[in-house]
Order: sequence, then structure tokens, then C-alpha cells
Amino acid sequence: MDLDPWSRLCRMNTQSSPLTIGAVAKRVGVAIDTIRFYEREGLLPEPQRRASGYRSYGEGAVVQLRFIRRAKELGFTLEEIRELLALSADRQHGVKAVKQRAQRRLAAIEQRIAELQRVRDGLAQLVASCPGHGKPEQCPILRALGDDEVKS
Amino acid sequence: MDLDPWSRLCRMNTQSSPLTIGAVAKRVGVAIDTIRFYEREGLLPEPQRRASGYRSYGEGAVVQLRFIRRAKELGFTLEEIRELLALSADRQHGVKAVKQRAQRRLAAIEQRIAELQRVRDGLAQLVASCPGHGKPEQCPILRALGDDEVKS
DNA sequence: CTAGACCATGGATCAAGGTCCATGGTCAAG
DNA sequence: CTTGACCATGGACCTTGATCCATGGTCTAG
Repeated sequence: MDLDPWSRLCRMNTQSSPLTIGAVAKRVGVAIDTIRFYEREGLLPEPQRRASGYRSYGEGAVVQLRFIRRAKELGFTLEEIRELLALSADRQHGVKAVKQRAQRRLAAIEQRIAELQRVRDGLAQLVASCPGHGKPEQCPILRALGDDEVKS
Repeated sequence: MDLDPWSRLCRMNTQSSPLTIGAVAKRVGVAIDTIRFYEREGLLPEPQRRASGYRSYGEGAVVQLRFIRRAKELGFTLEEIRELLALSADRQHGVKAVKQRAQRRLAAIEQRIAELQRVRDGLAQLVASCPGHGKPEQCPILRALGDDEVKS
């Protein structure tokens, strides 16, 4: 059995010299511990090792780590990213499934935005209606929070 | 030293009979453990006890728990809610400070919304440009995630 | 050759906000 | 009186995504 594309890419030391974990961390802008953490979590393939046991990475690891970082910025969880990585190696159904995942993520984000907008509108109304002084009993914010009679 | 208004409210057994922790939990729709957790965390005052050691709550506890729940729905952290509760008992500066906290929360929510909108726009563009089939190398989603040449 | 930087491992810890459990006491219906 | 539901406590555990630590091996410049 041969390796999937990612693993091949990550193990490949193309023209460039192999990198230590620290060098990779610096290039990508991520902590060494984070790289080992991702490896444990199955987001990065196990790298080759030097005779000393030191991890030895190729440029592919840098690419894959940036993939992870960008996906995280788009709000994917590590679990989802693991999936995306697996899918991106699947030449049969990969692209279709990747698009589906992206659409799901998009829908989730839109729902979250809508939720936050509701919350924002509610809070903005309260803030606008609060004079900022006076007795706590009359503060619309506190009333809205505590009052049992608030229309739900 | 006498108790603050919340404590008074929570310890008060108005007309109604005292409630067990289970009854309170049921009314508010929150787990028993959560109530005890809030008590430990200082979000609820220590209730009166029966001779047996059972916690004995008045209606005030229900009101305060709902306060906590609503504030949580507005995105306040438990720490912030602790503050709000303290402020709502402060007859001098309470209302002013409460309004300030609400304004801060509002600003944070708006920032979060803006962030999510950026992410949504980016993702939506990717989804739109992906045909949903073909080779992974040509998938715009995968390219955007992995491609080093992506304009940053 | 040696100092100082770097790396390996396994396990502990963190933040937030709870949830679950074992053990044992209490309450109310029948 | 017994049974089953309820409650008390203290502490362990959960999730997510890392971060930190102790101990000990390795590498490299001078």
C-alpha cells in the first residue's frame, strides 16, 4: 500500500533541505507543541526521523500546516479539518464531498450570524432605552434580565 | 450588616411555599448540578437550609436563575454575570455601570458579527467557484486552503 | 570539549461551563 | 416499615485546542 498524497508531500524532501520541527514552527508561525499535538491528533502524518529521533520535515509539512491554519480561520474544527484532509486525498469523491463540507460550514456560519444579530438587536434596544442612571429597579436592562413578566 | 437585595430576594419565601433544588431546576429548566455549580461560583447566594440540610429556595432564586439564563443568552460570560448581579445591587452606580457593561458586550458582539461576515464572504466565494467535481488539484476550496501562492 | 540551543517523551494543566459519580442521608406514599 | 424518589458532598471527568513541564538526549559554534 502506498501513501496518500498528503503523506507523500509531507515526507518528501524536494529540492530543499529537511526541516526540524522548530524550523517548521517558525515558518508557519505556530508553536512546536502545536505541531506535535496535530500529529497526535492525526492532522499531520508522522514525519520521518533522523537517526537521533528528531523529526525531519519537508516543505509539504509547511504547506499542510498552513492548510490547517487557514481552515481554522474559516471556522472549521480540527475534526472537520481532519475530514477535509482525508477528502482532499480522495480522487473519486473528494471534491464533491469537500464542497458539501464547505457548504455546511457556510450554513452554520450564516446561522450563527443570524443568531448574533438577534442578540445584538435585543441588546441594542435595551442599551438605547436605558438612561444610564436612576434606580436599578427602573433600569430596562436589569428589568429585561430579571423580570419574570418579560414577553418571551 | 444586612444582605444585598438579591440575597434578600432569594432567601425570601414570599407567599409561596419553599422549593427544593429539584423544583427550582424544573421551573427554570436547568440541571440541579448547574444550580449547585452557580452557587459555588458565587452567582447564586447560599440558600437557606432545612433541618435535614436540604436547600430551601424562594421564588427569588427562580428569578435570579432566569436572569442568569437570559444574560447567558445575550452572550455574557459567568464572570460578567457575576458583575452584573453585583452592580444591580449597587444603588449608587449600578445603572450606569450596567449600561456600560451592556455597551461593551454589544460592541463585542458587533465585532464578532463583522468577523463572521468576513469569513462567510470568503467561504461563500470559494463554494461558488467550486464545480463540485473534478480533480482535487483543481478544487478552488482545496487550492485556497493549501496553496502557498494564495494572495494573503 | 563544552556551553547553550534544540529536540524527544509522557503527562499535567488551562480556560469555560458544566456533568457525572459514589456514598450515604431524607422524604413521602402506601 | 419499606420502597423509591429525592437530596447532600466531594471530587473526578468532559470538551476543544492547545500549552507547559521535567527529565534527559542531541547538535553546533567556538
